[in-house]
Amino acid sequence: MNICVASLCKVKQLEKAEVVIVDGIRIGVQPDVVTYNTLITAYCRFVGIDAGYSILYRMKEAGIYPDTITYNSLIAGATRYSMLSRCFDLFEEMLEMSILPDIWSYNTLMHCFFKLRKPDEAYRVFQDILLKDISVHPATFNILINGLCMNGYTENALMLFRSIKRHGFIPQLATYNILIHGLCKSGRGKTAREFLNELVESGHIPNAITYTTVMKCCFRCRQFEEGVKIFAEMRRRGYTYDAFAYCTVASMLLKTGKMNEANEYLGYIITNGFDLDIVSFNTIVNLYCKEGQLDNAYKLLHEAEKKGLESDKYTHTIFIDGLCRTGNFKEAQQHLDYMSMMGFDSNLVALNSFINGLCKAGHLDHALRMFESMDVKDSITYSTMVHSLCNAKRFRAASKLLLSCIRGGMRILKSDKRGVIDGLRGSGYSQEARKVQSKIRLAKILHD
DNA sequence: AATCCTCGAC
Repeated sequence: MNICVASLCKVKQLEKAEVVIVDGIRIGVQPDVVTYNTLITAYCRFVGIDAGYSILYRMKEAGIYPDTITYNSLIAGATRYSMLSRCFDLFEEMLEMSILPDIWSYNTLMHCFFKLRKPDEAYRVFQDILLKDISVHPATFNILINGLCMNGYTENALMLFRSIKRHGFIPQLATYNILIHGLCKSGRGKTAREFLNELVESGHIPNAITYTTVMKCCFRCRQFEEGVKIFAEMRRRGYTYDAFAYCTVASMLLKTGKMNEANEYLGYIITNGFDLDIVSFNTIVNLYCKEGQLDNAYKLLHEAEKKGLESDKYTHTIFIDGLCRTGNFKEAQQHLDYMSMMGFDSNLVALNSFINGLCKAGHLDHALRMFESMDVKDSITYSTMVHSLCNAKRFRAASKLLLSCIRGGMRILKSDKRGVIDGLRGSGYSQEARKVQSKIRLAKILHD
């Protein structure tokens, strides 16, 4: 029965799994702790954390005691939905019931901290693991390296990798993939390549994830031919069994304005009959939005929703960008409101898109109001605003923003700096131009 | 446990 339930749960057939359990009970086979643990994992994953809890009550009612794996499944569920306090509660509950947390309980908790951008706390969990003398699993290092990279501590991740290797740890393929991904993301393509060589030299065979990661790295560094070559090799080796690699190529084509080619790749995705996830849908929706076909974009969104997929912050950002490009600010605002209501972790990119759309349509003051209301801004926010103000010959306002951008330690394009200085000088504010220039120099010295 | 998706300008 357990094997049957497990395989049904794996493919999301929860109702059928329940039928199997009922049938089992009818012929006298009672579900045990393994059955319930399998169910909890699946319900947390496919339905929600509360559905997982309700299975916990069901098992308690049936007189089955939860074990470490029961709690690990629930902790993993809480991590999936970024519910840190739930993770803690479950940990406490475990200890109260004298169920000992194992390395996986700690791994998951660490993962949760990293996910919520609390690397210090995550590292404390790791130290706790060492202190408690629990034997470490290779996944512990993978989670650590990944978490450090994703939180901007690539250098520390590298040091950790080297140090554990010196201590005899043999990196897995996944460890290399994680490190290569982190290095690419922080713009260190060269070091990433060195690790790709090391991966092969140490006897690992690169998998689809390695290829996709390296391909994206090529695109990032504008080595388009090299990237497309990797894609061709993936096809040759049969590594294009899902839509992931196609999405990487299609997005690059979209970003570089090659609409027809992007269309071609997305056509493959559709005709190949891949089981599309929300990311693939977002990629296609983005193409429609960029082409101004908002109707088709919405049609696709509904299709995704019919499949039970939930739109994420990327989906709404793509729509906001597309709507602003067609001048439909009202509907774009509705998406923005929805994003805040849903409490997505950040809508910075969406706001940048909105501001850009307003500027392009000539609504500079509306854009400025939105700019002022933002509590988090990045270099793109400043770039967009400074550039647009210069275009409108509002150089003094542009210089004010440029200075606060520099004060915030953010980089801005050389051409934008030039635009402000030349503009100020050309409209008779040479003293202010000099002031801006010296501030830029000062910032450069401080930065280096 | 890890890969795929969003914004400015050049």
